[in-house]
Amino acid sequence: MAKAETPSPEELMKLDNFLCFAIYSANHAFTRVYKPLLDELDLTYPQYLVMVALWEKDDQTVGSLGEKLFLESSTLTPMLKRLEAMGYISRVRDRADERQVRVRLTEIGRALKEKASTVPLGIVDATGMEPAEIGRLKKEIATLRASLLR
Amino acid sequence: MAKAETPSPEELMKLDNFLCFAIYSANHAFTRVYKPLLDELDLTYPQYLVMVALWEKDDQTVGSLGEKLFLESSTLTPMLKRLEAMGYISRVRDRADERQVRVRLTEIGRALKEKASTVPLGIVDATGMEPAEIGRLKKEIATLRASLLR
DNA sequence: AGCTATTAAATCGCGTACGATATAAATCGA
DNA sequence: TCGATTTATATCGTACGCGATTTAATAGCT
Repeated sequence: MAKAETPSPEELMKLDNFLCFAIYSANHAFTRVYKPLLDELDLTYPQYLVMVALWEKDDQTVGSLGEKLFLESSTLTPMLKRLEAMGYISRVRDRADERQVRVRLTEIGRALKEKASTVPLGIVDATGMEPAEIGRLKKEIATLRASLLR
Repeated sequence: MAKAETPSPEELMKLDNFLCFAIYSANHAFTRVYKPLLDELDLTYPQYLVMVALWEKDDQTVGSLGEKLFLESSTLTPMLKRLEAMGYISRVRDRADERQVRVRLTEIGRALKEKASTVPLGIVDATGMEPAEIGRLKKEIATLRASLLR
Protein backbone atom coordinates (compact mmCIF):
# COMPACT_ATOMS: atom_id res chain seq x y z
CA MET A 1 0.00 0.00 0.00
CA ALA A 2 1.06 3.59 -0.65
CA LYS A 3 3.05 5.21 2.10
CA ALA A 4 3.08 8.97 2.63
CA GLU A 5 5.89 10.21 0.42
CA THR A 6 8.60 12.54 1.51
CA PRO A 7 7.84 15.85 -0.23
CA SER A 8 10.18 16.76 -3.07
CA PRO A 9 12.77 19.49 -2.43
CA GLU A 10 10.84 21.64 -4.89
CA GLU A 11 7.65 21.37 -2.84
CA LEU A 12 9.59 21.95 0.36
CA MET A 13 10.88 25.26 -0.97
CA LYS A 14 7.51 26.87 -1.61
CA LEU A 15 6.66 29.62 0.83
CA ASP A 16 3.05 28.56 1.23
CA ASN A 17 4.14 25.09 2.30
CA PHE A 18 6.20 26.44 5.20
CA LEU A 19 4.72 25.80 8.61
CA CYS A 20 7.01 28.49 9.98
CA PHE A 21 5.61 31.02 7.51
CA ALA A 22 2.04 30.11 8.41
CA ILE A 23 2.91 30.84 12.02
CA TYR A 24 4.92 33.95 11.17
CA SER A 25 2.06 35.45 9.17
CA ALA A 26 -0.67 34.30 11.57
CA ASN A 27 1.23 36.08 14.31
CA HIS A 28 1.15 39.32 12.33
CA ALA A 29 -2.52 38.76 11.64
CA PHE A 30 -3.22 38.46 15.37
CA THR A 31 -1.31 41.67 15.99
CA ARG A 32 -3.56 43.45 13.50
CA VAL A 33 -6.75 42.05 15.02
CA TYR A 34 -5.67 43.04 18.50
CA LYS A 35 -4.65 46.57 17.51
CA PRO A 36 -8.07 48.27 17.56
CA LEU A 37 -9.11 46.40 20.72
CA LEU A 38 -5.93 47.30 22.58
CA ASP A 39 -5.87 50.91 21.44
CA GLU A 40 -8.70 51.41 23.94
CA LEU A 41 -6.36 50.28 26.70
CA ASP A 42 -3.30 52.13 25.38
CA LEU A 43 -1.43 48.84 25.16
CA THR A 44 0.57 47.25 22.40
CA TYR A 45 0.05 43.54 21.81
CA PRO A 46 3.29 42.46 23.58
CA GLN A 47 2.49 44.83 26.45
CA TYR A 48 -0.94 43.24 26.71
CA LEU A 49 0.64 39.79 27.04
CA VAL A 50 2.79 41.09 29.90
CA MET A 51 -0.30 42.49 31.60
CA VAL A 52 -2.12 39.17 31.16
CA ALA A 53 0.81 37.41 32.82
CA LEU A 54 0.66 39.87 35.72
CA TRP A 55 -3.13 39.69 36.08
CA GLU A 56 -2.70 35.95 36.37
CA LYS A 57 0.11 36.26 38.92
CA ASP A 58 1.12 39.58 40.42
CA ASP A 59 4.53 40.42 41.86
CA GLN A 60 6.89 38.59 39.53
CA THR A 61 10.54 39.14 38.77
CA VAL A 62 11.73 40.14 35.32
CA GLY A 63 13.24 36.69 35.00
CA SER A 64 10.06 34.78 35.79
CA LEU A 65 8.08 36.96 33.39
CA GLY A 66 10.71 36.22 30.78
CA GLU A 67 10.40 32.48 31.31
CA LYS A 68 6.65 32.57 30.94
CA LEU A 69 6.69 34.84 27.91
CA PHE A 70 9.86 33.36 26.37
CA LEU A 71 11.46 36.81 26.29
CA GLU A 72 14.90 38.10 27.27
CA SER A 73 15.55 40.85 29.79
CA SER A 74 16.81 42.94 26.88
CA THR A 75 13.27 42.89 25.53
CA LEU A 76 11.41 43.09 28.81
CA THR A 77 13.30 45.85 30.57
CA PRO A 78 12.38 48.59 28.08
CA MET A 79 8.80 47.29 27.80
CA LEU A 80 8.38 47.26 31.56
CA LYS A 81 9.76 50.77 31.79
CA ARG A 82 7.07 51.91 29.37
CA LEU A 83 4.34 50.16 31.33
CA GLU A 84 5.72 51.81 34.46
CA ALA A 85 5.72 55.21 32.79
CA MET A 86 2.08 54.63 31.87
CA GLY A 87 1.31 53.92 35.52
CA TYR A 88 0.21 50.30 35.07
CA ILE A 89 3.05 48.64 36.99
CA SER A 90 5.84 49.36 39.47
CA ARG A 91 9.42 48.11 39.26
CA VAL A 92 11.23 47.77 42.58
CA ARG A 93 14.48 46.09 43.49
CA ASP A 94 13.94 43.17 45.81
CA ARG A 95 15.17 44.04 49.32
CA ALA A 96 16.30 40.50 50.04
CA ASP A 97 18.07 40.06 46.70
CA GLU A 98 18.97 43.33 45.09
CA ARG A 99 19.77 41.63 41.78
CA GLN A 100 16.11 41.00 41.19
CA VAL A 101 13.47 43.50 40.19
CA ARG A 102 9.95 42.83 41.35
CA VAL A 103 7.23 43.82 38.92
CA ARG A 104 3.87 44.63 40.47
CA LEU A 105 0.54 45.92 39.25
CA THR A 106 -0.52 49.36 40.39
CA GLU A 107 -4.16 50.00 41.32
CA ILE A 108 -4.66 51.34 37.83
CA GLY A 109 -3.00 48.32 36.30
CA ARG A 110 -5.18 45.98 38.32
CA ALA A 111 -8.29 47.93 37.40
CA LEU A 112 -7.40 47.67 33.74
CA LYS A 113 -8.21 43.97 33.90
CA GLU A 114 -11.93 44.73 33.99
CA LYS A 115 -11.69 47.02 31.02
CA ALA A 116 -9.77 44.29 29.16
CA SER A 117 -12.25 41.58 29.98
CA THR A 118 -14.08 41.85 26.68
CA VAL A 119 -10.95 41.52 24.57
CA PRO A 120 -10.70 37.69 24.54
CA LEU A 121 -14.26 37.37 23.26
CA GLY A 122 -13.47 39.70 20.40
CA ILE A 123 -10.47 37.60 19.50
CA VAL A 124 -12.30 34.28 19.71
CA ASP A 125 -14.87 35.82 17.46
CA ALA A 126 -12.26 36.90 14.90
CA THR A 127 -10.81 33.38 14.70
CA GLY A 128 -14.16 32.06 13.52
CA MET A 129 -13.43 28.92 15.50
CA GLU A 130 -15.20 27.03 18.26
CA PRO A 131 -13.60 27.26 21.73
CA ALA A 132 -12.87 23.53 21.73
CA GLU A 133 -11.21 23.76 18.36
CA ILE A 134 -9.16 26.74 19.51
CA GLY A 135 -8.03 24.80 22.54
CA ARG A 136 -6.95 21.83 20.46
CA LEU A 137 -4.98 23.96 17.99
CA LYS A 138 -3.40 25.93 20.82
CA LYS A 139 -2.24 22.69 22.41
CA GLU A 140 -0.76 21.39 19.17
CA ILE A 141 1.19 24.60 18.66
CA ALA A 142 2.41 24.60 22.25
CA THR A 143 3.71 21.07 21.68
CA LEU A 144 5.44 22.21 18.52
CA ARG A 145 7.03 25.10 20.41
CA ALA A 146 8.34 22.68 23.02
CA SER A 147 9.89 20.50 20.32
CA LEU A 148 11.55 23.49 18.70
CA LEU A 149 13.02 24.71 21.97
CA ARG A 150 14.32 21.26 22.96
CA MET B 1 -25.39 14.58 27.31
CA ALA B 2 -22.77 17.16 28.29
CA LYS B 3 -22.12 19.84 25.71
CA ALA B 4 -18.74 21.59 25.47
CA GLU B 5 -19.06 24.48 27.87
CA THR B 6 -18.05 28.01 27.10
CA PRO B 7 -14.83 28.60 29.06
CA SER B 8 -15.17 30.85 32.10
CA PRO B 9 -13.74 34.37 31.88
CA GLU B 10 -11.13 33.25 34.40
CA GLU B 11 -9.93 30.44 32.15
CA LEU B 12 -10.02 32.74 29.15
CA MET B 13 -7.61 35.14 30.85
CA LYS B 14 -4.80 32.66 31.41
CA LEU B 15 -1.81 33.22 29.18
CA ASP B 16 -1.27 29.54 28.48
CA ASN B 17 -4.81 29.24 27.15
CA PHE B 18 -4.25 31.92 24.54
CA LEU B 19 -4.02 30.63 21.01
CA CYS B 20 -2.42 33.92 20.02
CA PHE B 21 0.30 33.44 22.63
CA ALA B 22 0.99 29.91 21.43
CA ILE B 23 1.53 31.32 17.96
CA TYR B 24 3.48 34.32 19.22
CA SER B 25 5.89 32.16 21.17
CA ALA B 26 6.11 29.43 18.51
CA ASN B 27 7.12 32.13 16.08
CA HIS B 28 9.98 33.19 18.35
CA ALA B 29 10.94 29.55 18.75
CA PHE B 30 11.16 29.15 14.98
CA THR B 31 13.35 32.23 14.78
CA ARG B 32 15.74 30.67 17.26
CA VAL B 33 15.86 27.34 15.43
CA TYR B 34 16.54 29.07 12.12
CA LYS B 35 19.28 31.32 13.50
CA PRO B 36 22.23 28.88 13.39
CA LEU B 37 21.13 27.49 10.03
CA LEU B 38 20.75 30.93 8.45
CA ASP B 39 23.96 32.32 9.93
CA GLU B 40 25.72 30.18 7.31
CA LEU B 41 23.89 32.12 4.61
CA ASP B 42 24.25 35.54 6.25
CA LEU B 43 20.48 35.88 6.29
CA THR B 44 18.04 36.80 9.01
CA TYR B 45 14.85 34.78 9.22
CA PRO B 46 12.64 37.45 7.55
CA GLN B 47 15.30 37.95 4.87
CA TYR B 48 15.28 34.20 4.26
CA LEU B 49 11.52 34.29 3.72
CA VAL B 50 11.98 37.02 1.13
CA MET B 51 14.62 34.94 -0.63
CA VAL B 52 12.32 31.91 -0.59
CA ALA B 53 9.62 34.01 -2.23
CA LEU B 54 12.10 35.13 -4.89
CA TRP B 55 13.49 31.65 -5.49
CA GLU B 56 9.94 30.56 -6.10
CA LYS B 57 9.22 33.46 -8.46
CA ASP B 58 11.93 35.86 -9.56
CA ASP B 59 11.39 39.44 -10.73
CA GLN B 60 8.61 40.63 -8.44
CA THR B 61 7.55 44.11 -7.42
CA VAL B 62 7.78 45.29 -3.83
CA GLY B 63 4.01 45.23 -3.75
CA SER B 64 3.61 41.64 -4.88
CA LEU B 65 6.27 40.51 -2.41
CA GLY B 66 4.37 42.37 0.28
CA GLU B 67 1.12 40.63 -0.61
CA LYS B 68 2.71 37.22 -0.43
CA LEU B 69 4.59 37.90 2.78
CA PHE B 70 1.86 40.07 4.36
CA LEU B 71 4.34 42.90 4.84
CA GLU B 72 4.17 46.65 4.17
CA SER B 73 6.55 48.57 1.95
CA SER B 74 7.78 50.31 5.09
CA THR B 75 9.09 46.94 6.24
CA LEU B 76 10.22 45.60 2.89
CA THR B 77 12.06 48.60 1.49
CA PRO B 78 14.79 48.64 4.16
CA MET B 79 15.04 44.83 4.12
CA LEU B 80 15.41 44.76 0.36
CA LYS B 81 18.06 47.45 0.52
CA ARG B 82 20.06 45.24 2.87
CA LEU B 83 19.69 42.22 0.60
CA GLU B 84 20.79 44.43 -2.28
CA ALA B 85 23.81 45.67 -0.32
CA MET B 86 24.71 42.03 0.34
CA GLY B 87 24.58 41.38 -3.39
CA TYR B 88 21.72 38.87 -3.34
CA ILE B 89 19.17 40.97 -5.24
CA SER B 90 18.84 44.02 -7.47
CA ARG B 91 16.22 46.76 -7.17
CA VAL B 92 15.37 48.55 -10.39
CA ARG B 93 12.56 50.94 -11.27
CA ASP B 94 10.25 49.48 -13.88
CA ARG B 95 10.79 51.29 -17.18
CA ALA B 96 7.14 50.94 -18.19
CA ASP B 97 5.79 52.07 -14.81
CA GLU B 98 8.30 54.07 -12.84
CA ARG B 99 6.25 53.80 -9.68
CA GLN B 100 7.14 50.15 -9.36
CA VAL B 101 10.44 48.67 -8.28
CA ARG B 102 11.33 45.28 -9.70
CA VAL B 103 13.19 43.00 -7.34
CA ARG B 104 15.39 40.40 -9.02
CA LEU B 105 17.85 37.79 -7.87
CA THR B 106 21.48 38.30 -8.77
CA GLU B 107 23.61 35.34 -9.84
CA ILE B 108 24.83 35.11 -6.26
CA GLY B 109 21.31 35.26 -4.93
CA ARG B 110 20.20 32.53 -7.28
CA ALA B 111 23.20 30.40 -6.37
CA LEU B 112 22.37 30.77 -2.69
CA LYS B 113 19.34 28.55 -3.24
CA GLU B 114 21.57 25.49 -3.48
CA LYS B 115 23.37 26.36 -0.30
CA ALA B 116 20.00 26.83 1.41
CA SER B 117 18.60 23.54 0.19
CA THR B 118 19.40 21.68 3.39
CA VAL B 119 17.68 24.21 5.64
CA PRO B 120 14.10 22.90 5.34
CA LEU B 121 15.17 19.41 6.36
CA GLY B 122 16.81 20.79 9.47
CA ILE B 123 13.61 22.60 10.35
CA VAL B 124 11.35 19.62 9.72
CA ASP B 125 13.67 17.68 11.96
CA ALA B 126 13.42 20.26 14.75
CA THR B 127 9.64 20.14 14.71
CA GLY B 128 9.73 16.44 15.57
CA MET B 129 6.68 16.02 13.34
CA GLU B 130 5.85 13.91 10.32
CA PRO B 131 5.62 15.77 7.00
CA ALA B 132 1.94 14.94 6.68
CA GLU B 133 1.25 16.23 10.16
CA ILE B 134 3.21 19.41 9.42
CA GLY B 135 1.15 19.93 6.29
CA ARG B 136 -2.10 19.52 8.13
CA LEU B 137 -1.13 21.94 10.91
CA LYS B 138 0.19 24.45 8.37
CA LYS B 139 -3.14 24.34 6.58
CA GLU B 140 -5.13 24.87 9.76
CA ILE B 141 -3.04 27.89 10.69
CA ALA B 142 -3.33 29.34 7.19
CA THR B 143 -7.09 29.04 7.49
CA LEU B 144 -6.96 30.77 10.84
CA ARG B 145 -4.87 33.57 9.34
CA ALA B 146 -7.44 34.03 6.59
CA SER B 147 -10.23 34.31 9.17
CA LEU B 148 -8.28 36.87 11.17
CA LEU B 149 -7.60 39.02 8.12
CA ARG B 150 -11.19 38.88 6.90
C1' DA C 1 36.70 36.83 55.75
C1' DG C 2 38.19 37.10 51.05
C1' DC C 3 38.31 35.71 46.42
C1' DT C 4 36.01 33.62 42.52
C1' DA C 5 32.09 32.12 40.03
C1' DT C 6 27.45 32.65 39.15
C1' DT C 7 23.19 35.07 38.62
C1' DA C 8 19.80 38.99 37.44
C1' DA C 9 18.99 43.07 35.02
C1' DA C 10 20.27 46.58 32.14
C1' DT C 11 22.55 48.50 28.07
C1' DC C 12 23.90 48.65 23.25
C1' DG C 13 23.63 47.77 18.32
C1' DC C 14 21.08 45.91 14.68
C1' DG C 15 17.11 44.35 12.26
C1' DT C 16 12.30 43.85 11.86
C1' DA C 17 7.25 45.70 11.77
C1' DC C 18 3.78 49.07 11.32
C1' DG C 19 0.98 53.49 11.01
C1' DA C 20 1.15 57.94 9.18
C1' DT C 21 2.89 60.71 5.90
C1' DA C 22 5.50 62.16 1.78
C1' DT C 23 6.85 61.80 -2.97
C1' DA C 24 6.46 60.75 -7.55
C1' DA C 25 4.28 58.57 -11.38
C1' DA C 26 0.24 56.90 -13.79
C1' DT C 27 -4.71 57.12 -14.57
C1' DC C 28 -9.07 59.18 -15.02
C1' DG C 29 -12.46 62.61 -16.22
C1' DA C 30 -14.24 66.86 -18.03
C1' DT D 1 -4.87 68.11 -22.33
C1' DC D 2 -4.83 69.48 -17.86
C1' DG D 3 -6.11 69.01 -13.11
C1' DA D 4 -7.65 65.73 -9.61
C1' DT D 5 -7.37 61.20 -7.95
C1' DT D 6 -5.25 56.95 -7.36
C1' DT D 7 -1.32 53.93 -6.97
C1' DA D 8 3.55 52.36 -5.72
C1' DT D 9 7.41 53.09 -2.91
C1' DA D 10 9.95 55.44 0.41
C1' DT D 11 10.63 57.90 4.80
C1' DC D 12 9.96 58.73 9.66
C1' DG D 13 8.92 57.73 14.44
C1' DT D 14 7.96 54.25 17.82
C1' DA D 15 8.11 49.68 19.72
C1' DC D 16 9.57 45.11 19.81
C1' DG D 17 13.24 41.22 19.97
C1' DC D 18 17.67 39.28 20.43
C1' DG D 19 22.80 38.45 20.97
C1' DA D 20 26.69 40.24 23.21
C1' DT D 21 28.32 42.73 26.80
C1' DT D 22 28.24 45.25 31.22
C1' DT D 23 27.15 46.07 35.97
C1' DA D 24 25.97 44.87 40.40
C1' DA D 25 24.86 41.58 43.85
C1' DT D 26 24.80 36.97 45.79
C1' DA D 27 26.62 32.33 46.46
C1' DG D 28 30.24 29.28 47.06
C1' DC D 29 34.64 27.80 48.31
C1' DT D 30 38.83 27.67 51.06
